[in-house]
Amino acid sequence: MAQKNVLKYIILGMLAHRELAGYDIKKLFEEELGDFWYSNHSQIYPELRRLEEDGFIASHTELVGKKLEKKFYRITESGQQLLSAWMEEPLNPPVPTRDEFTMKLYLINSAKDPLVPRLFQEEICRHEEKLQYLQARWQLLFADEAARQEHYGHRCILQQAILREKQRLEWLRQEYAALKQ
Amino acid sequence: MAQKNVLKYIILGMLAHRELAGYDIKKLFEEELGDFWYSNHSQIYPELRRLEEDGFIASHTELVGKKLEKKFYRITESGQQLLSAWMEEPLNPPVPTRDEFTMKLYLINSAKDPLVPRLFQEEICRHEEKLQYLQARWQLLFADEAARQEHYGHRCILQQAILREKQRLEWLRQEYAALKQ
DNA sequence: TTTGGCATGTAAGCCGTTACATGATTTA
DNA sequence: TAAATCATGTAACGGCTTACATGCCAAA
Repeated sequence: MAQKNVLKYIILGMLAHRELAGYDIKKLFEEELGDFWYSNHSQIYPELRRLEEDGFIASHTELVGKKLEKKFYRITESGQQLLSAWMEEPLNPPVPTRDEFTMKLYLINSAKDPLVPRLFQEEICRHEEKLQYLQARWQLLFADEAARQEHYGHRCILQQAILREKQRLEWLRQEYAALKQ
Repeated sequence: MAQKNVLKYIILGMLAHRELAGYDIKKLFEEELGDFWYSNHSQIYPELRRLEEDGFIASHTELVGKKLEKKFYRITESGQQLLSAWMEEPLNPPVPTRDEFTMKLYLINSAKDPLVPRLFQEEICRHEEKLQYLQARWQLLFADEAARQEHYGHRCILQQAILREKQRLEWLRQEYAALKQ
């Protein structure tokens, strides 16, 4: 297996927190999880169907407006058990980052290669944007004290992502500056 | 496409530096690139065959011992052009890290969940091991001044990996310590 | 002489992306 | 009323992993 169907457990974990429709799950990936995990709706909907067939989740439909149906899923008892079992399993070995910037850099043998400054500029730019987005999310979600208590895991990984981006930007800028000497 | 066949260009980039057999490429992934990119030999050998069919690389066989044949590949002129074109292309959007630790953490809503300390311990342990390995590699490869001039990209990404591990360990230990209050 | 590493290949199957497909609702 | 978003599905395909398969070489 390419990665042991982690998506299945992520969906279960999301539904353990609250009822969600497929579209909501997709939005969670886009808005607050994209750095770490992402799935297209074409992967989410079939997975939801399988989970329901296997009895790990259950659904009911609600009307949005007059005709549009939205299918909400909740986790069942057996789904909860499956999720717990996975949460308690030891972590699988980490997967490679498959980061294109790093790979291109690796293939350059000299600091004088004219590709280097462009590569760094591009990467710096991308990480500046990402850092800004993450910091805006932090302001939005965890600015006030109360919110910091709830959603422990979400707060944790957002903070970690911000630190990671800052450290990476620092290193990138340092290395970029060193090119000119 | 899942990721636009980056492997193809990584192989070309490796061969642009020096002649290599499939087995050598596999070893490079295992020994000095595993954090960032990895491919099994079952993916490498067919890719080499395709690249040769398309004229981007050429091969010759050498004998190891008396019977065992080793097939060395070098990059051709047209392969060099293909590689250069890819190196100059803008970077593709970053792919999610798909890190299991982060996902499990995200799904935990309270710092008091008994899973949290175990999860952190496990992750700390893994990153300690990785940091040690990376630092040993640095000593081995770039300890003396001369080596630091060559293989610019390789030195860069190894340094970055070490910094990344240090930062992550620092954050993990901090968060782990905060659990006890 | 046996074990582990060197060396190369193929096949099956899952994960994830892109594209195809449809229609309702909200907002500018 | 047009465009963007909401909402749900299926199909085709490529990348990657796991397993199958074979045989040679060096070192303990």
